Amino acid sequence: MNDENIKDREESKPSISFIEQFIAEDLKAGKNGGKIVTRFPPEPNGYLHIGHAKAICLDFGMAQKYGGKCNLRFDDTNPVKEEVEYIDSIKEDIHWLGFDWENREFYASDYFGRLFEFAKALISRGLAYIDDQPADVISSQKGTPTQPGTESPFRNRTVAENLDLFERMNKGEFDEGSRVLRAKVDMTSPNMHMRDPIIYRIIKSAHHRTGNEWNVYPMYDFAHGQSDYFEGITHSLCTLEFEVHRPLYDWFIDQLKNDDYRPRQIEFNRLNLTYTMMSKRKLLELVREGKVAGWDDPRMPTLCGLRRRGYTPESVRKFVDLIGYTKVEAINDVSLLEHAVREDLNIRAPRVFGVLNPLKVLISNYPVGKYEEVELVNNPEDESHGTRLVPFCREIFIEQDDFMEVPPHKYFRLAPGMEVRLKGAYIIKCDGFKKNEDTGEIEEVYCTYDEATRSGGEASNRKVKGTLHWVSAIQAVDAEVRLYDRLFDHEDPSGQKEDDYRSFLNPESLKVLTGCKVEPSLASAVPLEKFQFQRLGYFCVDYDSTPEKLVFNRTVSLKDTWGKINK
RNA sequence: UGACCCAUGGUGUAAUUGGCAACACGUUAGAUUUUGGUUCUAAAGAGUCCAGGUUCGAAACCUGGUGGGUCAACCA
Repeated sequence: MNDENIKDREESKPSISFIEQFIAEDLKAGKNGGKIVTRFPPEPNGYLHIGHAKAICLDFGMAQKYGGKCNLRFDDTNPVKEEVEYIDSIKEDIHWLGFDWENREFYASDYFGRLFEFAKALISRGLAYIDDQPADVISSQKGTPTQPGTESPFRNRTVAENLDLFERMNKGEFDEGSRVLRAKVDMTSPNMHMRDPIIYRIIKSAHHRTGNEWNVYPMYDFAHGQSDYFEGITHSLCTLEFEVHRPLYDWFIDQLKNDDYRPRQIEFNRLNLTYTMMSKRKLLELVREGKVAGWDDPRMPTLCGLRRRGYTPESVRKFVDLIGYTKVEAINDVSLLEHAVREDLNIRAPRVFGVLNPLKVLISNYPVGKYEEVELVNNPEDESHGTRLVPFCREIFIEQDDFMEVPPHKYFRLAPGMEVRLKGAYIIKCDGFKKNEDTGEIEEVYCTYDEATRSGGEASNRKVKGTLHWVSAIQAVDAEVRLYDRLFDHEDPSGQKEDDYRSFLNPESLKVLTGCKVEPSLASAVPLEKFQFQRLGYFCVDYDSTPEKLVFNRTVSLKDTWGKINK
C-alpha cells in the first residue's frame, strides 16, 4: 500500500531554484513555443573565474535539463578592451568544465549589421537621435538618481538629419567622442538607464573580428538584448546588477519584436567567495603587478588557476550546485569549495606516499643491503584501482612532524620508546635519535623492526596507535612541493572601504618546499595528474614538472583533526 | 530626498506556495579505521530583521519601519 508513498518520499525531487521555477512555468505555459534556449555571454576581456562557472552551469545546465540549447556568445562590442587571447582561454575553460556549444559559437559582432539597421529604424521612427554634446555635458544632463534629467537640445532633430549624421559617423567623418546616438526614452524616468541611453559611440580602433569595417559600435544595452532576440534566446540569465537594465532590455525588445516570441531576462546572485575576489579588473592587476604568477596561478579563483591547483571540473560543478541561485547577495565560505574537492578527489585520487619534510629513520636490525617490495592499495574507496609495489629497505624517510623527542598527550606517532606502524610494511619501535645540540634539530631516528609484523602476516594485526607514511631512502625521488594558502588574509579583501585589497595579500599564501621525497612510482607522473599523498592532502602535478624535476601543487590538505587539537 | 532588489542557525540554501522551520558545510562528542582521511552515529546551534494587520493558522500575504545592495561609464 505505502510502497508508492515511500517511493514518492525517496524520490522527492530536490527543490529547484526560483529561476528554474520560472523556466518550468514558462515552458508549461507554452511560451516561445514551449522551448528553451539560453546563452553564456562572456566579454573577451579577461579569464573566466569561478563566478563565471556559476553562470555557465546555469546557462548550459538549464538548457540541458529542459531539452534546449545553450549558445556561446562573445559580447565583443568594445574593441579597445577585448583581445583574441581571451577568446581561446574562455572556450578552453568552458569545455574543461564539461559543457559544449556545438556549432553555436556566436559574437555580438556577428550582428553589427542588423544592429546598425535597427538603430536606423529607431531613428526613422523618431525613437533615436544624434547628440553632438560632449560626454560631460550629456552626463550632467542625466540628472542624479534623485533628480530628473533634462533634455538634450539635439533631441528633436529631424529624422533626415539624424540619419545623415549617423551614416557619416560610421563613415569615420567625425572624431571619437564628438557625437553619439541616443535612444529617445524618458529623461525624467526614475530609472537612470531610461534617460535617453547612449546606444552607439564612435570608436576608431580596429575590432578583433570586423577590423576597420565599423567606426561606430553599439553599447551593451543596445547589443545584448537584441543579440538574444536574434538568436531566439528564451531565457537570458544574468547577475543582479543588471536588474535595473531590464526595463531598457524590454523596451528595445518591444521595438524589435513582430510576433509573440520574446526573450526574458532573469537575474540571480553573483558568486562571492571568502578570502578572494572576483573582480576581473583586480585579478588583472594582480597579474600585471606580479602579485601572482599569472592568470593560472593556483591561488587565483580563475578556472585555469583552479585547474592548475588540482580542482576537478566535477568538484567545481558540485560546489556550484551546493550554493544555489537566489537573489541574496551572499558570500560563500571557501571551506565549502574545499569540501567539494575533497569529496571528489577522495573517490578518484590514487593514494601514494610523499614526505614533505623528510627525517631519516634507520632501522638498525634490518639487514644492510636488503631490499624488498611491499604491496599497497591504490585507493581504499575503489578496489578497481588495484595495488602497487613500493620498495622498502633499511633507511627510510618519514615526516619530521611524525617524530617528537617529548611527545604531548595523545600523540600517536614516533617518539623514544614508542611503536608505530609503517603503513603496508612493518611495525617499528624507536630506540634512539641523533640531535644537533646547537640547533636542536633532530637529524636521524633509530628504530628496530619486528620482522613478523610485515603487513598481511599474522602478527601485523596487532593494535598500534599510529600508522605513518614513509618513503625508502634509496629509491625515493626528489620533488618540489608548492603549498598554497588563501591569497588574502581577510574574508572580504575587496570590500573594505579604507584599505586597498592589496594590503590584505597573505604573505604566506605560497610556500615552496624543496627536497621532498616521494615514492618512485611518481617518477612518471604528468602535469595535472592528481594524487592523495597519504595523511597529507591532495596534490596535483604542476605544468612546471619534468621527469627530472617533479613539481607538485597541494590542492587541499586532508582534514586534520590532530592539527586542530594541537592548536 | 528617487527607483528597483533583498532579509531564515556561524555560512550557503530549503520549506509540497498559508499547515509542527529542513538540508549541506562548519562546530562538538562518540564508533569504525594499517590515512588523526573516509564512513557511521549523535549533539549543540535559528523560531524566520522589527512593529502592526489579514487568517483557525504566517517564514510565506498586506502596511509601515529598520538594515543591506544596485543604479548617475561614449564599460560589460
